[in-house]
Amino acid sequence: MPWKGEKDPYKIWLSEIILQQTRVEQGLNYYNNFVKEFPNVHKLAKAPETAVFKLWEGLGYYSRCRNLLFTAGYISKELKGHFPDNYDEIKALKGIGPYTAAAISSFAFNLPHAVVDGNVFRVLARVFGISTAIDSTEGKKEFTNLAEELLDRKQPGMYNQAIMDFGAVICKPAAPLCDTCVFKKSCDAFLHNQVNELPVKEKKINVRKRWFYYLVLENKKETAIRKRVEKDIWQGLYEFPLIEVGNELDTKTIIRELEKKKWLLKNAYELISVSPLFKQQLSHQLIAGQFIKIRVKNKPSIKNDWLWMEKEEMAAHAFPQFINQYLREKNGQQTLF
DNA sequence: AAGACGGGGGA
DNA sequence: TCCCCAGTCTT
Repeated sequence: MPWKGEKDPYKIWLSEIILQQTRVEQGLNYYNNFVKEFPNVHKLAKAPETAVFKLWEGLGYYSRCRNLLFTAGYISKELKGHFPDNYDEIKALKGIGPYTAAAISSFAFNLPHAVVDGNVFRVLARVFGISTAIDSTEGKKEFTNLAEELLDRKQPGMYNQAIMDFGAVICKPAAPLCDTCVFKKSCDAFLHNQVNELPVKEKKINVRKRWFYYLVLENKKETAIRKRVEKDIWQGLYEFPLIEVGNELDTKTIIRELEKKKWLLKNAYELISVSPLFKQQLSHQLIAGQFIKIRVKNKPSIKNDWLWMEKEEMAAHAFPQFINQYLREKNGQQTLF
């Protein structure tokens, strides 16, 4: 991995933000693209927000991108490009919690702070046979204390790297390699046949179902899009004008709704196509919806937050994967891009 | 303390 | 489907 042995705190920071709740294989390309485009914090701080989001597009958890931009500006301007070199100041940066602060502290500055990520929770829970829930306040405290105790204070960076690699490669969530594991004779979970029961999590997520009906409105060569600014999924990304409802509706009903909102004027539009039903499963939401493509001779006069632009400009904006599915699908048939 | 926040991959 | 991933922020 390109960030192994890296000493530049900027690049370490970048890699750690990208890897939050993200597999190495998924984040690797994004990291390389970011380093190429923004080799230092000043370049990142100066970049237009739209361009940075476009580079982040598809990676998920877009608040990471927002915070990345904010912190880049802070370091570039307030700190004159000098990355903080102690745990407390690093942890105070937006987007950096206990894990990332420990990672940067130990990797970049060789400071003795133990990382506690998903790998560490799993390794410690199994090796020490700890059944305290890892998503409880008590569990976080217990595992963090143990991790700090175990830390090799002479080479904290090496130690942190090692335990995370061990968790990712050997002590995997499913089908761990216990047969060849060096802890085979001492691992509490292995000795008590508890490997598949640990670690313990107590909270379960319930999935919300949402229906998104998108209006793909075309006027001459332009299409209307808007920025999602609401405190909701995909904040900061772009989308088509949206009607969200709590259950599945037919196209007629949706179009009636569009007319009621004055987004369409009766008898002054042409229905081009209705997409098949698209679905996207997120961790905590199931999004289903359709794209209704309509052409108008005149843009609606009703006041709204729409931006009209041609395909080329649209392509420079970041969209949710739910919408990209549709855009890509169209590519084969009607070439939207 | 509990929820919210993406998307992809593996079982 | 469900679970997990080099977690953090908000309520």
